[in-house]
Amino acid sequence: MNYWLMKSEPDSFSIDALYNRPNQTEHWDGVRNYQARNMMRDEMKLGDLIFFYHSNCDVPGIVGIMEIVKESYPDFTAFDPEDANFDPKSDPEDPRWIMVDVRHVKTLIRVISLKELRTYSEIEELALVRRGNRLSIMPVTAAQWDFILSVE
DNA sequence: GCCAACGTTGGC
DNA sequence: GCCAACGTTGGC
Repeated sequence: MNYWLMKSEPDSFSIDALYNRPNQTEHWDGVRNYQARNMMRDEMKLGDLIFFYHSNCDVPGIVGIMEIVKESYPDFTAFDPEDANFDPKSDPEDPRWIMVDVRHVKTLIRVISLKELRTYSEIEELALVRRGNRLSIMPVTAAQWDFILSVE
């Protein structure tokens, strides 16, 4: 099983919004970065666990856990001219972008902020805390996963 | 609101 | 294939 971290701006989609969806499940649309797409498409498997990270907000940080409940399939929002993430170059016959479905597993009892995460040498290799990193989806090792949960 | 870092685009 | 220009991300 693999572990991941995925970012979302809470103003557009938050951990609470996920919790309130039917079956606490939602498709993770709008990924428009090839590196992130490739990880989602090639490596994310049913049952993988993911940290939900709130970005671009008052207290950026890890706020919860979710799991993959459906593997890679076409991101239909790319075909919709009305959608903010519309991509005219994504052909429905040969979709450029894909998504997965995630289900809420847990909301952490507190936010583990980016500021706090930066203080732990145990996770200094985590892409999130590395300089200039902007990837919206990144792998987390089992050791990093366990450590982060141990400080909740 | 600023701006550093980074990814993408497109001319050549 | 190079790289300057541009757009986006996201912390602060």
